[in-house]
Amino acid sequence: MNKVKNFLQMHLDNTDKKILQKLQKNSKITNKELSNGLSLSVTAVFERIKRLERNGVISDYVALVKPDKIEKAFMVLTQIKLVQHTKSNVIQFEAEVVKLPEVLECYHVSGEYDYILKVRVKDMEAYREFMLTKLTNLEHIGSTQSTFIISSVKSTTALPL
Amino acid sequence: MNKVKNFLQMHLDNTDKKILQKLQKNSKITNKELSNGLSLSVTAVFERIKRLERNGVISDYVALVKPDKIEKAFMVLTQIKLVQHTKSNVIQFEAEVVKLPEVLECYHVSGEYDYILKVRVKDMEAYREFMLTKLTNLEHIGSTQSTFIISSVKSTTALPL
DNA sequence: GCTGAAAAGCGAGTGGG
DNA sequence: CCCACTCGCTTTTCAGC
Repeated sequence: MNKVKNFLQMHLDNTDKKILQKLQKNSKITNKELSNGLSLSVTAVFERIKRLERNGVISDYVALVKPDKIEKAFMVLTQIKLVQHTKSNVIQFEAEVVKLPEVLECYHVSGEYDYILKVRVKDMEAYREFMLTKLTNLEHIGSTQSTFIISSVKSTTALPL
Repeated sequence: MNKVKNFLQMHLDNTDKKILQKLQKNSKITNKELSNGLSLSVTAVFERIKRLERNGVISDYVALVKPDKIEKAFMVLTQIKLVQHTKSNVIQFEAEVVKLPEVLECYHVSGEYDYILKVRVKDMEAYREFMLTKLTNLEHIGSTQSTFIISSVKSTTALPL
């Protein structure tokens, strides 16, 4: 699963792209089902998928969990400014934010703020708790600004091909 | 895969949570592997997973693709303001933005702007093209503001349990 | 890189404790 | 809730083109 080669790029033909499109939507599809509709043998599909895994194009197979079913319906985008942008500050901040399970994504960004975090918790009260006990306890944090998600219009893990 | 019941909530015990944690990281794990370390039988694990699927806790099984391997390394968060917030405008905008494959996520948010989009394309030139030919062609769009991702510090689909 | 067929492993159902 | 035993299908391997 984790044998990721770092070829900068591997060639993807149309068949590879079709396979990836399908697997990004449903990884439980069988090689047989894939082979139909591609007019290809099961073995050929199998070998292509293995090659995509070896080359790190496919990085993981995961189950997606519905946030509202496990009391993680409340989502916030939290923007963060560091007090100082020394290399050690940046490294330390990033190392600590990675450890927070409520933080699903963290990006170093352009613009007024330095980082944007995608945070998932149960509700506003839990977010308040997260802010007070975890986020603002991180070193080097200057100011923060929270943008609350009113509704999710679209959310997919499938990249366009 | 899509038989999603809408129980508002189902009870998850610690065993369910451990199963979900594992499956969120690696859905190719076998029921046997899961049963080890949980001191549970394969059948019990199997039945719990099926129940989680039936109740919509697990919504999908997908393959994750590395963006840089397929020339989608460039990521932008695009904030959008609508000119007018009538219901029909909102509905039309949302229906159209959902169709854009470059838009992986779209959220209706609090704050100065109305929407935040997570957009993935090849590079800055492709983003410019996306803006000019697709985004600004959408109806009812007022102003936009782009925040560019300098680096991804963390990115996971696994919700905390 | 593809095919078809054979082998190995897993999912899924059954009967029973 | 668990175990043991099936069957059928899928994955994986292999020889050959």
